[in-house]
Amino acid sequence: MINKPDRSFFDAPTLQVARSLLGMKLCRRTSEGLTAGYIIETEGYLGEDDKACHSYKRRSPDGRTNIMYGESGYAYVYLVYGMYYCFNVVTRPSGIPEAVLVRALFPSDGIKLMEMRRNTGKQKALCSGPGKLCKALSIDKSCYGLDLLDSELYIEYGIAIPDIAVDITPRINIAYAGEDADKPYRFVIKDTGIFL
DNA sequence: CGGAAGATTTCT
DNA sequence: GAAATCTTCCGA
Repeated sequence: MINKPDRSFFDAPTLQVARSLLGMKLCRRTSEGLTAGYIIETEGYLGEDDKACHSYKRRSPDGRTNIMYGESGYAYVYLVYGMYYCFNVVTRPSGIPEAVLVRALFPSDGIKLMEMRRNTGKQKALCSGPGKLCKALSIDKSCYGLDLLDSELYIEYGIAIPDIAVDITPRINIAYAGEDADKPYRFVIKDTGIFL
């Protein structure tokens, strides 16, 4: 509890939150047990002016993006390509539809459970993608709108990541977004063996 | 109301 | 390199 960030942490500018999330722990508790991992890759999605963002130029805050228009610190989960879920953290105060996509984790807790859900024994492959980590942590549509400050899906402080260990690059698989596809909104921890 | 496209993964 | 697979969104 004490080691969880409060809502003001998520109210901050989206790219700042994306950077800060690196090294923090994403935790998921279910009847099967606890699964968690350190966040090693994130991407920022900057609302109505970002062509890659689901809330780009959307007039009415209806449908799946609804949660992004509300308070920060909530989970935005959606189905992509008809078969995989993606997990996002809503940022900024009410009225600003921005979010951070969590793209990869370094597994830390409940690894056995993750292996069963993912049907693989290779730790490196357990959470190395948006769809993979959702399956490993049992995140699906029922997690849409959960409060990350008060639910079975939450974020707590992990380890500090120095700037020298962070790479900033354009986002992945959003070529359709025109010039916004080149914006450096992706943050990833370099593979320096920091977790080994 | 129909069609198209998608913040991916996995296998060949 | 291509298929799998279905919700959401936009145009008509």
